[in-house]
Amino acid sequence: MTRHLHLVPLHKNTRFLSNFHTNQPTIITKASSFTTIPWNTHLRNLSKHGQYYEALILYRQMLQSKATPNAFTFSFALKSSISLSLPITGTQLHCHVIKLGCKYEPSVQTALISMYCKCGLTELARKVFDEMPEPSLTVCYNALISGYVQNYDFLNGFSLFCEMRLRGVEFNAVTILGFVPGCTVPECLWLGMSLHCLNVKCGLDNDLAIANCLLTMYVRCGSIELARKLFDHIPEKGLITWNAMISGYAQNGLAAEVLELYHEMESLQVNPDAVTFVGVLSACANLGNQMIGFEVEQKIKSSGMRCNVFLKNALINMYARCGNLAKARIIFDEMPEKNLVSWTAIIGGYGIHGLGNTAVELFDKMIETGIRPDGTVFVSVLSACSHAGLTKKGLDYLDLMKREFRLKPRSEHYSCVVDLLGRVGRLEEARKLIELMEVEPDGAVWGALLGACKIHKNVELAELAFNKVVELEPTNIGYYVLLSNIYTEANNSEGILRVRLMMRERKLKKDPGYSYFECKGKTHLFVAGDGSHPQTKEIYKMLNRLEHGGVNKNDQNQEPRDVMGMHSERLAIAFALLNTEIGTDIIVIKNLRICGDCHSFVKRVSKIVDRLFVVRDATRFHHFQNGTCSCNDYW
DNA sequence: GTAGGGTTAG
Repeated sequence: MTRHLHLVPLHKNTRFLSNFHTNQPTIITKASSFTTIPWNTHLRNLSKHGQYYEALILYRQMLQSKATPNAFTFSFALKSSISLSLPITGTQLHCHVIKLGCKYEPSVQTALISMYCKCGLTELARKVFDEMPEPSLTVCYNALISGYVQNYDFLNGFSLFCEMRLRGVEFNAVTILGFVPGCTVPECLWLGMSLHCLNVKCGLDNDLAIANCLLTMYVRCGSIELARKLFDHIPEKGLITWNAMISGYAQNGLAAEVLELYHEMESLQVNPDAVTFVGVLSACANLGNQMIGFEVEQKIKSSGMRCNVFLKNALINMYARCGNLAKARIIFDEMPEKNLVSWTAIIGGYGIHGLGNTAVELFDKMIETGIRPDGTVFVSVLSACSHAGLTKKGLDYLDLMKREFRLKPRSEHYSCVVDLLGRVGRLEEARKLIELMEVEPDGAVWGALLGACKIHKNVELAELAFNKVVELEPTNIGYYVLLSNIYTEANNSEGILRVRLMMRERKLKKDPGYSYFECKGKTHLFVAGDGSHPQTKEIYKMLNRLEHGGVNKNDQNQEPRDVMGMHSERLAIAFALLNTEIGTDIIVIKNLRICGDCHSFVKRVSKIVDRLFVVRDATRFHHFQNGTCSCNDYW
């Protein structure tokens, strides 16, 4: 793309003509070419209709004629250079402004401030602002405040806002809109909340744009309840309001809430757009709800909506996470233009299914295609390596990431590598790697080491990892359970007691592990020992039959046993067997890690009934078929 | 006939 457009310098009108080649729109008649107004009118029309490039060409033509640009001309021309992000053109325009004596025109100054801010040159913007004889106009403050905020200079934005208030300059809705997006880190939320109050006090709370903006602020700060409270108080919600809330829920992992809101939106006949669907698909991916995901895909197709790259990526992610890798791959292959996110989604998809080799191949292909990887795609490929046991490859990638792409590995990358080393028993190396990390290890890093200690039964190192991990994540029950299981295997009853005591002291209760299975568009949820499902009796009978060796064994009348202690994944599996046709795959989702006992159980069942079972747990997919599991290095 | 603003993917 052209980064700038040479404008004709005022002193030498012909110099740049030769190196500029575009079809020039010539609508200007000779009679009008000497006066400014017709040029300005045309310029305004072009700029209004988004024909920015054409507007700048027209401006250049204007300079070649004898018409003199004025403040209006510059306002339009600057707007075009802002929209096209052409800093050099903007700077040239600034020179023209000075030469033609328009530099004290407020509209021109405001446009200049905005232009410099859009190009990331806030210091130059500030200079224009300071040169103003009396910078008391609200619009100028607005332009510079939003400019600072957009350039992540929150402090200067804040102090300018204070200055504005101190000087008694009136602020308006646009001021708030420009400033609020700066309050998107939890530390600044208090300021955002006071803006919210100020907003209400000044009667600006009917402005939907501000409400949307505040809503996004709460979402980004992780205050999802406050966001919802605000959402419920907005009397006339716009599509953007719905989208902001839906993607807010999606980003915070609240998938059930996303679907609920989406259905509410449908019932109110609010027409969703691509942004809505991206949020909904992300929720389907999190829930493993392929049915709704498929419905959304059909809806997109039937609505004639242009399926943009964001939507395609969301579809790939949804199908991959729901276990339908073939469908995800078809969408990926059919995409004419794949971006980094598309590659990340498909690589991650293969990774979580244990197909590390394919993931690695795709990653290499991506690099060949010339797409520069970022930290996130490295997380996908490193985790694929660890799930597939590609230890050397994974270590090579960590190196590649640092040396070739100059990317600083984050804690997430190290947790993959610790997992990678830990799984193959290189525990000592994993521990040393943690010590040498350039960033502070987080809970996931120590957690990965703890998990590896479980596989390789290293109690001593497990205790070290556990002490670190509970310091960082004292309420994550999973780690207590993991250590307790390690002690169980080591017959260390004293250790088990210690863990239990610790949990009691900290008032931690074991999170009920639940599993669910999607059947005929309905999701059936099971909690361990749950007896509330309408088919409970049949489920337990089925489990009894499976436990006793054969699905064909005719022991229908036997009463269910051990009802209370039944694991949720077993209940879901039995339910699935009762309610699906022979030959279909069974995909069950478990919120925590599948337990070792159930792992062996599903293996056995897969042999008995000759079906493919896919159990997705918190960390990976486990494919069970004919008595074996393709992710069986855990147990 | 002028200037300033908000929502989307892993």
